[in-house]
Amino acid sequence: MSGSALIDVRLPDGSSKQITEGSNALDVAAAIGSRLAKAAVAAVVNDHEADLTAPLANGDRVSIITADSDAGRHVLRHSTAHVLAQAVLQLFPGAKFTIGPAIEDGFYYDFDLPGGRTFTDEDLVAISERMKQIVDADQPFVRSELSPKEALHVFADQPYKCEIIQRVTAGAADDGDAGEVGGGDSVSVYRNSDTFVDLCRGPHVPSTGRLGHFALMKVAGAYWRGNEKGPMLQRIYGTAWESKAALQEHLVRLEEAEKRDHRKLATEMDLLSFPSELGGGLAVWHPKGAIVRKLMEDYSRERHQNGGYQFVYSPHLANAQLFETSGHLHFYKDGMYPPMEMDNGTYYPKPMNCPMHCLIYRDRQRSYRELPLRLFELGTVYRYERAGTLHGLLRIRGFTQDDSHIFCTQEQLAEEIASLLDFVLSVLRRFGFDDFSYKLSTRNKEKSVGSDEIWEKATAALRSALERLGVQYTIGEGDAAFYGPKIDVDVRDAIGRKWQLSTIQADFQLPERFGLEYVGADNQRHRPIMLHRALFGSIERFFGVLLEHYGGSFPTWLAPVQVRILPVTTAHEAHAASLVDRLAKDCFRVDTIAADEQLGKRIRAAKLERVPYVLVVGDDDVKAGTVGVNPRGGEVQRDTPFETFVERLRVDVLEGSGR
RNA sequence: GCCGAGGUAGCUCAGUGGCAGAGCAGCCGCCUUGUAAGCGGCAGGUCGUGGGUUCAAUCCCCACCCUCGGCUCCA
Repeated sequence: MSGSALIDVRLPDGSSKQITEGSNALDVAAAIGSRLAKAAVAAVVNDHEADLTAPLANGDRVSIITADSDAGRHVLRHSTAHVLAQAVLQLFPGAKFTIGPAIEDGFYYDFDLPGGRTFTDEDLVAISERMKQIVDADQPFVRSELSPKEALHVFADQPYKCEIIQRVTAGAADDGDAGEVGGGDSVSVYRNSDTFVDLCRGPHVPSTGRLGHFALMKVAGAYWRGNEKGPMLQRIYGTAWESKAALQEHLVRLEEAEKRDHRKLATEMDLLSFPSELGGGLAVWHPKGAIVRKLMEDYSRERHQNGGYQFVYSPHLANAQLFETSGHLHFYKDGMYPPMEMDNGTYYPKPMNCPMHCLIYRDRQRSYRELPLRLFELGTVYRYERAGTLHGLLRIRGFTQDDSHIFCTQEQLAEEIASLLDFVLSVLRRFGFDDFSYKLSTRNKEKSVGSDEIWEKATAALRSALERLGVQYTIGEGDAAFYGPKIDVDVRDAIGRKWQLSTIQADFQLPERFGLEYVGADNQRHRPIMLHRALFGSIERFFGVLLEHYGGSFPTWLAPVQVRILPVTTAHEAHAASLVDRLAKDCFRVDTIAADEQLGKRIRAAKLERVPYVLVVGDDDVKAGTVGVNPRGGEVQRDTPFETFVERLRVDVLEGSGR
């Protein structure tokens, strides 16, 4: 019998394992250990992910994917998405299902419900219950390969599935489709009961009993194939984990993130607001928010001054002609505020500062000796973001860019980009970010202008700057702006979330459009290259990111109130006031609260406001010239000499701001 | 812009086709306080805006504005 023949498979540690022919990866896992078999969700066979139940061949290289790895969770989530679809199809007769991939931290599945019905929160509860039943039934996931014809028959009443099958077999599949079915001449499907079958490339867990630590999170609309002219589907988002504890931790992380929500903190801390009378996406800054913003801006100005930038200002409005020249009206008219008709022409609020900076450059003849010429402006721009996209400070209609435009020669380009990157990272580090990632965005043929040669040159310059820095980067194929390629810098915040902040963009177009020139050493006229560079990006957005990063606890150099002095009783108020004066003279931000309430209550209020230092002064302190120091996140120290505290404060502020 | 959920006091949130509710914050007293909520009182609302249905609308219907979760978009 061939079944009793032995074959060898190779394991990741280089060793071999002898198994009987016809065995699968699950058997291998079991032979290694029962714990591994229990944690296994799929396998990698000869560098390809495969089901645990797929038979192995002699000489196969096998490694086991366990549920607690990224790849394993991906499988769990994808399998859970299938169970979600199964439950929905059972509970909503006539529902059409579309695609349901695993995503970061979870999965989703998109449905088209009969009669335009939508899911309610109660539906989610019922669906979740049904999913648990499917998990309890421990249904096996059984893979099979079908010919396109067979597949079309199986999914005859599922038009979206048929569309996917047809696209895949016509070779027109995009990545999403291939993820569903694999691709090639046959399509793969997984059946996990008599009544439920779905297109899928796999792999899947061996049976639904391996799932169960999931939660359905929310329901949302989503366009079929992401096309806003296509049908609007109903999407259910869920999350799934390898254990109850891991699921719980994830939910706690979400709560943590919610506590840090900048909109919530901005209200609680009285930093800024979005009065509805102002209109959507427009903010007003309250004193406590404004002081932090001012400190950020002051710091930015100081760094730019030292970094060889020249400061400029430009108006908020410009004649339409300017944006015709720059190309903004052609490429971004829909994203601009509507025009104002005035007696001598049409005016638009500016969506960017670069056209103005080009005018400054062009105002007189420039010499190569002036280059690189670095212009810098905190320039407020207005963009007509669509109503549904507004999001606190992170997506806003009026905002201020820390915008700089650098004009340089082609020879200077690579060097300038490299030093720009250094500059950007050095400033970001000062705000507590030290985990960066980089993306190089390349040309989108349909949405761009300029010759291939110029694009290639600019892209190469950006790439060489990244390589000089010696960092990893990803490529954003077709993500560039219309005028040139760019490098985006993402940061990871204190709780591991990624934010896109800085951008460096090469631009050969605007110099062309504005006819910018310089006179070279050869006494000939040449065209400069322009670099766009936003560091914070938008001050508003950066402020929002910082607020979430610090969870509202700004470092002392940025804190709206750095020191609060609390007299124990009314008898100590005058003393407290004298300490306030003393610190205010040294430009520290300090206040005091009279002893109308009990000390504990006033301390609590200061803590909720996240004041870095609370000083308590009572009889002992008045006599001895000391203070009780209650630092944010630290231990109380009674009887600290006041001057000792001042020195500590000074060091804290200076170190924070790097001055 | 599209799908869904919302908008009640400064904040967080109850509530009802028939005089609008709480806690915190605020103000006024009392307490004189040593490291995260002392006690009492007062005040505070065109129930997002505008229409409609009704004897009566904060509640039901319509439109608009704004917010939230997504989708799409993001120079």
